[in-house]
Amino acid sequence: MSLNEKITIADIAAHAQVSKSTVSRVLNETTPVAADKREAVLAAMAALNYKPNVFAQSLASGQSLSIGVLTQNFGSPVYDVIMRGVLLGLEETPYSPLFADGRWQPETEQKAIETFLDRRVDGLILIGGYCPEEVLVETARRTPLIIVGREVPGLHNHCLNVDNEQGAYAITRYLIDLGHQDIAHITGILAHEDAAQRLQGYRQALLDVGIEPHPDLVIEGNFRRQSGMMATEMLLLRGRPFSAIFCANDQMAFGARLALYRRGIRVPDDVSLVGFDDQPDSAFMTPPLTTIRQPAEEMGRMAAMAVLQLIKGGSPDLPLFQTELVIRESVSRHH
Amino acid sequence: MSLNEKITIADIAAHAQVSKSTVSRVLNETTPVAADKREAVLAAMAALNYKPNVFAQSLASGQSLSIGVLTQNFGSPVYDVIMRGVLLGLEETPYSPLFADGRWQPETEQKAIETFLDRRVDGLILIGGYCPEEVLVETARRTPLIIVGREVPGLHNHCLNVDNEQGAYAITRYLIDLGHQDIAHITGILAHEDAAQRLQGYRQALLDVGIEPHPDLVIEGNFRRQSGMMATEMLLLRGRPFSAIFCANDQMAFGARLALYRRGIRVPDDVSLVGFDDQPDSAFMTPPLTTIRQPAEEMGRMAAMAVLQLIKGGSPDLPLFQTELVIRESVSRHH
DNA sequence: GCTATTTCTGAAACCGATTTCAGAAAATGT
DNA sequence: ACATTTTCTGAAATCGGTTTCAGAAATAGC
Repeated sequence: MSLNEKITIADIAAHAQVSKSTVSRVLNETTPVAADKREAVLAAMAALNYKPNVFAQSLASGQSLSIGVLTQNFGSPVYDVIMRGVLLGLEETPYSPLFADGRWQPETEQKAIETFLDRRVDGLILIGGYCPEEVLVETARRTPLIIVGREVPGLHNHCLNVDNEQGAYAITRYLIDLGHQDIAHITGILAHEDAAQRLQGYRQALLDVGIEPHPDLVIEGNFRRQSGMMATEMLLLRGRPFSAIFCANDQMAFGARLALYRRGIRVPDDVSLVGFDDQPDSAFMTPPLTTIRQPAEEMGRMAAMAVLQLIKGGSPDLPLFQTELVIRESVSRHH
Repeated sequence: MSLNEKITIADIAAHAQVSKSTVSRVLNETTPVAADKREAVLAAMAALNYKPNVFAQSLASGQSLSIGVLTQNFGSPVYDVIMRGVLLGLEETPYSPLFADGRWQPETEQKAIETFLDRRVDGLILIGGYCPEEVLVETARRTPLIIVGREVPGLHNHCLNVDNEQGAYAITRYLIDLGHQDIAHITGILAHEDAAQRLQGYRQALLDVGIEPHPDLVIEGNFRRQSGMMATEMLLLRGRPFSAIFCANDQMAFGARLALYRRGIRVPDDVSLVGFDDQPDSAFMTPPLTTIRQPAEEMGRMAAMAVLQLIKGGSPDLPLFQTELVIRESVSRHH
């Protein structure tokens, strides 16, 4: 567009016959400016194709107009959707997101947070993660902070969560209502609140109809496909019969699906299979996976709004998001 | 850590009994500094837990130490891996990536590029996209630019690609060698070079063994799961028999898989199915998908290195990346 | 031992904005 | 019509660094 990339506020001031201060004022609308000068400035900016230097702005104003967003894994189905939500939520605001990947390693996470702070982000959104709670509490003291998918004691009003227990309860109940009694559960990493809550929902659903959950039917996975596969094999090995498997996320359901396929066990004819998350490709499993949808994009959006509110000094209220049962074809009535 | 976040270079200077200039010099290693002063400065920085203000640095130096990375879709299996590669490639450098999502919309893309330029990124990595070629050429003139997954005329030495034709040729040939003669192909969006190249590889492989590609067996998809499903249904409707389907990417293969499942057509017993990309979940398709792997992470890494070289004034040479046939279980010998 | 280099160093200008402050101009009150 | 308030405006300081420039100190040359 222009070869000379060096148009500064001084050029505009000169061109419009006003002072730099005035230019700054029409730029930021901090103080009213007489209509004619205002027009002149606007015209000059348009004529010279002026773009303010973000660094000068940030240095002078102390604001960076950026929000740090820390995910745990680029390519994780659910987190990616949350990130997209954040992106969307920030779209019409002056703020831009800065993304980083914590790779589920506390050290990496903390380094990323430090980097964000060094870059003077105005706010921080953390999605999941293992970062120690003290660090989070400390960080929240220094910076507007929203945490998605974790529940940190003492930071309740900073945490945005989905009702995991309710979701797990609902899908377990759905299986029960279709006649299943022996329902296996492959959990996530139980150190994560969400995994623990899903396990709790599963147990409660069983208990509520008078079924005592059997320890042989519960096995801990790590949320990854591979672990779903191995857990299923382990389950089969243990020998305690079951007619359905509830995986704590869809990725593990994919793993379970493969293990069953390898053994020639049909889904849903021989074993019913359900997951949690409703990640984008779950509708394309063979058979399409019945699962629990979490409003991930909506949560990302909300996280963005919330962090902006925190920046403005408000204190957003963060609802517990509700899940939805998505019925597809991986479950059949128990016979 | 510290309540007083305002430690500046002046504080360090005072504490170490030197001038600001000297502090700056030990910080940037631009000019040698006497050992004793150097130590004093380092000690002061450590004692006061000094963090340079990135904005001041960028403003003064004219460098932002950031690289803009434009993907087309957070959550796209292949692009996400490329992004991770970029992240890794930048890891040990002073540069940080800024990510944006073009959503496959030229306007969004261009806006994102403008935003990057406003933020004075030192370099730009574009992954895929529809942005008009003139814009790209212009952008490359202004800023170090690397484009992954597109071949833009006039910007050959800025484009990082995989040998799509070779990959498509190899996997088609693999099918042929197993006795398949009637091989359907669901293409990507043919306006994309990569889709066109994959189609070309498919055709060439057939022609090389004396098979004339039949137009009824080629159908254009759009790289998405849904389109793989619809294309397969269309293929079935057309009535021309085939024993294998080659999808231009794995996502469409998932769609095709579902369409076949719905019709009760077995994979690979009745129809063999192959894809392209080897996205992370392809190993967990039922049956696991035979496909072509592209070294996506490696490409992201290389893109990062290359853009850094461009920034330094070098001109990196960008190899055409080679693909690899990944044999799994979705193909059987034709009988 | 004295000049010619080389190596370090600090003062001051600069990067491109924002913001304070005080004064000028305009609007208001009576 | 004159004092008082309210609105606008520009000069100058500031944000926190980097970089130029010229001089001081140290080293080398002969």
